[in-house]
Amino acid sequence: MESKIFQSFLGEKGLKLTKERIAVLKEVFSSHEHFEPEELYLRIKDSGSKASRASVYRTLNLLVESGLVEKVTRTEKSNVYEHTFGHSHHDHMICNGCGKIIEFYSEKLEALQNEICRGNGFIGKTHTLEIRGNCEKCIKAK
Amino acid sequence: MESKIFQSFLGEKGLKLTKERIAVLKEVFSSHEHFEPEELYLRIKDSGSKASRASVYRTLNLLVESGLVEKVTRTEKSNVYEHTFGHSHHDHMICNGCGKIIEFYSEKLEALQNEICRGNGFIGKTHTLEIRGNCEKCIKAK
DNA sequence: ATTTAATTGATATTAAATCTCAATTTCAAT
DNA sequence: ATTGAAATTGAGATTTAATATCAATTAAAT
Ligand SMILES: [Zn+2]
Ligand SMILES: [Zn+2]
Ligand SMILES: [Zn+2]
Ligand SMILES: [Zn+2]
Repeated sequence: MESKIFQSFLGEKGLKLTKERIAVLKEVFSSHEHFEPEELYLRIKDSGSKASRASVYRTLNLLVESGLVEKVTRTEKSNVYEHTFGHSHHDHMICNGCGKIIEFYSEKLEALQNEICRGNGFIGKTHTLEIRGNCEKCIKAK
Repeated sequence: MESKIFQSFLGEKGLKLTKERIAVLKEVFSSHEHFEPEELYLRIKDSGSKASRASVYRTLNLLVESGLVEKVTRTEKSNVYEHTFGHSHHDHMICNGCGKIIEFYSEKLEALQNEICRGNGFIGKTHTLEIRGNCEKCIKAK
């Protein structure tokens, strides 16, 4: 099923479904755990298939683009910091169009998160919530 | 004020308040924007103070440890992925003690996030919520 | 002032991710 | 089945963020 979706995603972009891409896709869907690229590369090797590191990285990017896979950690090129002393806790909305960052805070949201943590026997100390989408200006521009 | 806090944080750990650390702290609190380490290093140089890249990185780690600064992006050594096709959207709690990952989903939480987005004229497409803290097992172990 | 331990910075190192490019493979058209 | 254009591959080079090394320097307590 996921291979059909990947195939049509590739087709629409004029890209080809190769052995290597199939090997990566298979391995990605062979487990439901989180994984890192290097680890995936080794698993593919172990499983008897073959795909170079370069192909693993390239295919992962395609899989994310296709929507079949997501990054659990959203990384920029480097770490981003902010001083927090003197600022109350807040979360972020980031516009995919213009990069605008909206900082927001919701008492209700924080309370609900705590409630959900309690329901899982978990004590939350910190959190990061990042919402990606489009800001007012970019929506109107379309 | 933040320098008093940093000073006592350093004191408790038997560390020293040096010119370089003061320069980094000053620059970090000279603006309320998000920043990257390299950028901060250049700003310090421009401002007439001096601190090597090494010291900037080292001091940033201390500032995070002290609670005065936070990472906006939580990075591991490498990117982490998961396949999402065949799985419904979920968010993550991660235990600081044992690394256990709890996946959870709350209709109510998702709805509230959407409501907050609307209130900001923002249309959210995707989001990541990561809650760090301690799981049941690790709480009991103490 | 002396002593001791921490700190600095230039440089080396590590490691993730991307780039390069000649050789290979795919696939649609003959 | 052959051909040819275009995409893909993989080994290795490159880039770049971040950390580690270590001799020289500095902080701060006595
Ligand atoms: Zn929050
Ligand atoms: Zn912020
Ligand atoms: Zn969610
Ligand atoms: Zn997950």
